Amino acid sequence: MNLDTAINKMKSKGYKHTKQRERILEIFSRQDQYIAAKTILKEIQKDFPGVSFDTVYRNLYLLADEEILESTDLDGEKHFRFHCDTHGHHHHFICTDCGKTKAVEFCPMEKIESSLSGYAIDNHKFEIYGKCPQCQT
Amino acid sequence: MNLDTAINKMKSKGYKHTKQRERILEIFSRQDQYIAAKTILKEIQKDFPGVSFDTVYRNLYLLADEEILESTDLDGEKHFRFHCDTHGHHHHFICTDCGKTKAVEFCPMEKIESSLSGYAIDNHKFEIYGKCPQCQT
DNA sequence: AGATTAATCGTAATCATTATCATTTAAAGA
DNA sequence: TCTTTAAATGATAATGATTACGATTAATCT
Repeated sequence: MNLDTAINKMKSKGYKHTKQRERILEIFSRQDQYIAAKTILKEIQKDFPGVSFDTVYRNLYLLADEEILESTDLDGEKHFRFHCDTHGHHHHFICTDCGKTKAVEFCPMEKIESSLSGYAIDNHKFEIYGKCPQCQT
Repeated sequence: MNLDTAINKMKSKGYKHTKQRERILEIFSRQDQYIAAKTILKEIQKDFPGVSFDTVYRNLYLLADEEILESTDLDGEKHFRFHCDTHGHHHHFICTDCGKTKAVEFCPMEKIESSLSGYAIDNHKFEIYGKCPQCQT
């Protein structure tokens, strides 16, 4: 997923193209990491001083619904990142210092499904936390 | 882990035995599920109408630090459950209807460590969400 | 350009959580 | 048992993230 793809996807879905929304997407397109909603808000405010909380949060959730972003809870705050669809289903290592992520291709679900017969599995979360090579002392 | 074990552990650590703290532990000892902090607060208030938020939250975090409870973020809220130490390291299926959990013995970490050489892994989260047999229509 | 409708703004409200500090109480020793 | 003392609690306020909403603006269509 890149910026143009994301913009086109929104357009094809009938959403309007706004400066604020483009700026949000632009921020994510430059970063391979999860970013807190409030961080995005602060960033957008540099370009659009009067931007509303509502605009930012509404867009983040909309973009996540449209699978342009993906989200996770970190430290009780919603974080978002560009959806990576270049490879298949995967998980992430997340650096607790800089926030950068590394894709982990292995998914444990197939290993455990047999132990959950009778349970209806809707989704799952597998994340690894630590320090990336650059953030180790 | 059971109620008496938990109480003794707190005592041996030098913490005082209070009615409020015992009540918190008692609630958890009856439930094999994650419970939201605010749910605990409401429950405690039935017995101790004037109980402070602080008391509840402080105790939950203290008990989690002492590994008497374990915690996770669900829907942006902290949830806690009795720490299960009858078996080794494991993960949980969590029913999104009733909140009950089922232990999943498989841990994916050993499968992926080789793909994260150079990364310092601190911890990880693996949770499966869905409906338990009792909560399916 | 005008109409339509989504999107935004401005602001307030909500909700969970954290902080502060005076007071109370449990537990250890005299 | 009485005293001490440090931990724990209560009452309340503050914070921080998120959500809500009516009025206004702006993007797209004809």
